[in-house]
Amino acid sequence: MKLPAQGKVSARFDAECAATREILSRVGDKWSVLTVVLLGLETHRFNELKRALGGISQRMLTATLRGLERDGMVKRTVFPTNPPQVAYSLTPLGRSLLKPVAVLATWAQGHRAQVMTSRKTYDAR
Amino acid sequence: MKLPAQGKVSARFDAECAATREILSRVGDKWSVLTVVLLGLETHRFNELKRALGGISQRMLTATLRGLERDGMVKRTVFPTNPPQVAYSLTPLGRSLLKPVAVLATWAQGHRAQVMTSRKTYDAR
DNA sequence: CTGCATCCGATGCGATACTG
DNA sequence: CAGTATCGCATCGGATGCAG
Repeated sequence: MKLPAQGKVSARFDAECAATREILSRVGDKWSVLTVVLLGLETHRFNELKRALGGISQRMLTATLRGLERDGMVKRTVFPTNPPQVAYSLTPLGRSLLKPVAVLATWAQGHRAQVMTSRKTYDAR
Repeated sequence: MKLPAQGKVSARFDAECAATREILSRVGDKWSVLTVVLLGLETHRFNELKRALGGISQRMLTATLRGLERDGMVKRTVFPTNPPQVAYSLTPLGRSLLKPVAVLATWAQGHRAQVMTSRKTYDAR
């Protein structure tokens, strides 16, 4: 493929990249994917997630869930009991993300060692 | 699935997540994936990439390429000509990442509209 | 229990200027 | 051409304290 001498590759290519990059940054943050995977296993309440995620702060769990809810990946259900209960579950959209993520996860686990070795080699100079 | 009352889900699960999260943050930054895709099409020189990426700063292109090189995804070849020429290409490891990324890209393009709609709805309150 | 508000350090990223 | 150095702003993300 020959790249144009000036400017971006193409408007079409750019549009695809914009979409992809948007998803990647949603999914590339520290907790979103892990949260989605946990909710893919089962519906969970706020503090259940907090414990399961092992190390997330309340602040970030709230932010992560809000972000996923905003993007239509997660459904938030409030039970007006006392004390209040809130259940988080995946929407169909959220569930549909599970497979692409699994593909990447498989790649990650299969090539983790190779990446680590490469880093060690690179850093040893 | 029943989560343990305390602590993380399991050591096994955690290890998988660590690997996956590592890849996701490598791939979740603003330019890495786009760079890999471009290099997947063809070997490129520094300023070729800069133009093709349309908007990246020198600083970030350097950092991105260094990061990918460190992880063994990209190979950097210097030709000691005058002026100097540097060619960047994908390693086999880098090429192997192309497919998982394509899966995610396909998902992104297929669900972009749905995510946008959800955001609009969510924000309208 | 489920949050929100605040503070603060660490990091991401662009702009600009300079170098072999 | 292919970088490096420095700046400054924005965002990420943890810690802590307060509230319905």
